[in-house]
Amino acid sequence: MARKTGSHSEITGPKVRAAALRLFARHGFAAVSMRQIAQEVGVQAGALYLYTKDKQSLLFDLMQAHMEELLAAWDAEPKGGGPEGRLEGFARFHIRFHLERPDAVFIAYMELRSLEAENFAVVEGLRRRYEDALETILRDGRAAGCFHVPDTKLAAMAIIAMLTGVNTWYREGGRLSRERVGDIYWDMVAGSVGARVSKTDRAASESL
Amino acid sequence: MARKTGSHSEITGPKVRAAALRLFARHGFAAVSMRQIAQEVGVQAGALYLYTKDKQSLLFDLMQAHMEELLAAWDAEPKGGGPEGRLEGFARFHIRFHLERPDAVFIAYMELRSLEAENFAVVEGLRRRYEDALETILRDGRAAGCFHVPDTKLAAMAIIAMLTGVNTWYREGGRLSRERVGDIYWDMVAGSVGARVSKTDRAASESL
DNA sequence: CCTTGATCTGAACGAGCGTTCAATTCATTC
DNA sequence: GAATGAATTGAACGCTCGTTCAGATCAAGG
Repeated sequence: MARKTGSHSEITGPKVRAAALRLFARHGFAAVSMRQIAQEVGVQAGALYLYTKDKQSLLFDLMQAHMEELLAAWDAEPKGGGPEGRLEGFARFHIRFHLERPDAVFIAYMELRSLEAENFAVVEGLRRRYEDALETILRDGRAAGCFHVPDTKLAAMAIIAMLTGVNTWYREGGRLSRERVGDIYWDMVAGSVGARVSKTDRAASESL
Repeated sequence: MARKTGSHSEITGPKVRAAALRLFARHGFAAVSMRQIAQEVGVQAGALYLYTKDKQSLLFDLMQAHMEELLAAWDAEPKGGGPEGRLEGFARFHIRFHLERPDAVFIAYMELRSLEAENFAVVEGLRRRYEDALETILRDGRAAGCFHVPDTKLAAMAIIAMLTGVNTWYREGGRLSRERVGDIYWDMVAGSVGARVSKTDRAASESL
């Protein structure tokens, strides 16, 4: 039912990936055994090696794929408007994208230390590219006089941390819709870079 | 050289704690063996059980102690001023406290899933108390008209995530001093809750 | 110097780990 | 239905894991 030819991990069977993603996110890479993954897939441990070279590759493939999807999705995002619109787009995109794949996000943030050196460098590079995308928006906005931030690198890190934090508390079907969460966080992000909408707008957004 | 009497983990030998802290932070709880910890201490694995009941207790003790230190330190912090001053105090305190113990912070955030149910509940309760401390400031400030946030719980989570994010990039002896980082982050926090200082002050802080 | 009690070693326990591979099953094609 | 080649099993490999414990070592007091 699987690989047609050649090297492993070309696609790494979707069922195997899904099981590994779930388990790694739930218990951590080091705490999950190949036998647990195999059981989740409904197969014996040895069969996993038809789909992946080894356990490390399984983790790396998941993380790399996640980061590349993230960058591709951001590139595909419509980008009209001035710096303020671009920043709003980034904030809403980040929350939407990350809330849609909590397991992958969790792994991408927590299991960096489980990667071997070369794999780490690759994932780190991808992450950097994403951070740079935000920093570029901030730099442009500052140059245009829209934003007031003393250090764009710091501001980018702060904003990403704040936005990613949504994943730690958001629960499907909870008190707030994703849309509403996006509204509130965009308001906070705007304020943090000194681009907050006028005071009357602010009052209006509060009564939403 | 160790325990005088009675149950384990009364103090859990400081050397053992220090070694476990370092290793858990570096490689993760599940990836560190008791033998590694023992080697770091300069002792055989069996000797660790004079100081701790088992590996799980070692982790729990570290996390509980960290959270209780955090709460105690915050309680001991001077609290004068209005809501704005209280929020500034919180932001600066959070960054200062967390930058002083990066390993403990890392563990407290990453190893929650390695805790058994009861231990998890305890640590989670302590964390909640800390979040509530911030939320109270925000609620008071909103009631006083200083802050403009639609949801104080969300704002508290967002601010904590943003501030804790400093630990992911700050390096001793880097480009910015802790003081300066505190300044910049406080400015962003203030802005995010609509309490940013006046535009002229902002411009001034930018040129620092 | 001998006792005492804390401290630590070193070996052992059963269990589980990641990974390999000969042998088997299974689905297709002739 | 025989032949083929991919998919999977199940046992085994050497190793490490957390934990226990009888015995060695050590420091201090009588």
